[in-house]
Amino acid sequence: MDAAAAAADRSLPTTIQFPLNLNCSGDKRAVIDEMDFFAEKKQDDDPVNTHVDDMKEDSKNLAGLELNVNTGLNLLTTNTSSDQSVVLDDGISSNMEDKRAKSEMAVLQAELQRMNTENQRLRDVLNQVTSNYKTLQMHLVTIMQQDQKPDNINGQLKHAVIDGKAEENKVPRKFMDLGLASRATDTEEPSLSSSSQDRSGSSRDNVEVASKEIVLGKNVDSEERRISGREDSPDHGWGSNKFPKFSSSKNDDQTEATMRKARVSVRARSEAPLITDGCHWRKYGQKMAKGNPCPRAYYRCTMAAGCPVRKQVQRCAEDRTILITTYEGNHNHPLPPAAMAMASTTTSAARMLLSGSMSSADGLMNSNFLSRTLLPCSSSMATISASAPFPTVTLDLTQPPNSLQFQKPQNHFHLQFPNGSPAAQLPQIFGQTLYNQSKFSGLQMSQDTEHPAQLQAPAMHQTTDVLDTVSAATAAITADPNFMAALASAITSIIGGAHPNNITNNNTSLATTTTTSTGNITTTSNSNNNSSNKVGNNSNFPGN
DNA sequence: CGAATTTGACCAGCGC
DNA sequence: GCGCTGGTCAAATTCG
Ligand SMILES: [Zn+2]
Repeated sequence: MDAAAAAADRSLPTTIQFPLNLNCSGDKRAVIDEMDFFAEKKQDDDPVNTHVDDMKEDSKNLAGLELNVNTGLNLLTTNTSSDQSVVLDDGISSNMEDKRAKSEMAVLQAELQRMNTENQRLRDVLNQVTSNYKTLQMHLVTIMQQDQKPDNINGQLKHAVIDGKAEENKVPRKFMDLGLASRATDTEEPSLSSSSQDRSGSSRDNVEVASKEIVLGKNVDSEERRISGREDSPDHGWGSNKFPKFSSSKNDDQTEATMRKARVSVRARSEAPLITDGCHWRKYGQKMAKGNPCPRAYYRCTMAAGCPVRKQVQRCAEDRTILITTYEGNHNHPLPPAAMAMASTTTSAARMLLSGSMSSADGLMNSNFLSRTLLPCSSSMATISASAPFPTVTLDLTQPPNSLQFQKPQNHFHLQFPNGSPAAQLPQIFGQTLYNQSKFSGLQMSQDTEHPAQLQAPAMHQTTDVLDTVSAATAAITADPNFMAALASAITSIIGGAHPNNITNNNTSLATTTTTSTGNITTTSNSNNNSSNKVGNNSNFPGN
């Protein structure tokens, strides 16, 4: 299966699969299978332009939609009238009927024209709004650049891509923070890592694959080790970003608490028991979860001494090929590029949750905003649930085997990512589609776990961060077969980006991310609270 | 021998 | 208050 899957991945854009080895035989527990999301990455083209185009296209689509609606009404009217006329036809002069029909026709036509005019007008308005938005966005970017990192802001770092290696060396790891300012950085990360990864290790990926690992970040291991060595000394630069909470009081605490509850789960189809996301994890527990035959494993980040980040790994009860990884918290230490994608994803998701789960009106606004924003797309890849215990964002990277095509329908959008390395094919597709919402098919927000409302969120209307994120995601996806992590991050970033205000730089926020290999993003409430105190399985891996 | 994993015990939150 | 469940701790065990 592995070989076949891998082959399929490379050649067919339809399905995304991770190169995995199903054979775990002979391995002792020491060997952990991992999924590599970022084995290889490439850079893509200018996200800005793409974005603009998308926006335009979007507006067009919207206009078209409205037009269609109106047309439908007209037609309906017409049909009705015609039917009547037909009925009346019997025994009455045809002339009168003709006249009447003509008059009706004229009326209808006039109506239609009026509708068209209206549509045109609406379109214009939309265009105007769009342009305004763009302007504001640019403005924001400019401001951000000035304020913080003059070097690279838009998240469209072509240069960075070009000399990804050098960049990496210069800025090997960045500190994760939720702040707006950092967002640009976050976005960049994926692309950087991807680029660097390309050069250093396509071949290596294969090796890893052979070794049954799925890795989110390619050179993760080596880098991690290096980093961990350094990180042990907390005195690094990240101190400044760190723990803003100390300075303040209630608000921060609340935020922190909220963030802690927030989880980001990533569902990925994978035989591998683990997803390598660039971080070092130590297993500290395993339990049987109620309602799921597969044990749940608990890991904590060991890249830095006091890193609060935890993750749970569990296989889906229904489909054991789906690996659900749930992340909580933010890293309080610098991360290697390889780890940035996932980290940013979870962080963004946490942010999103935070903003969305706010009990206040703010939360509602956010929800509405998101729903409105995401409108164009309708599928349910991203689900947000702010339900009670833990607001959770689920990124469902699992996709139904069939539906891996891009459907651009206005109402439904299923986005599937080619799993292989069809980077060549992707550029165009993603370049445009991505921005068009097609990428982030749907965002579901709900306060109820069971009945999540479905919202669609177009990435475009958010803010700069969104754009950056999207561009980064585009780049990563376009370039890489392992774009999932990037995708997830992008999505979450977008979602989370909606309400930067709520986000603090606290490291403490928790995000749960589940990644599936397929490519859908789903946010679900934490409904799976099943567990038994005793570990039921002998198996080392939580899903087996 | 150090590090990582295993796994039973322990604790906290929640519903009844 | 009690039991259930999720989550964490930490001693024991295993691995390299
Ligand atoms: Zn960490």
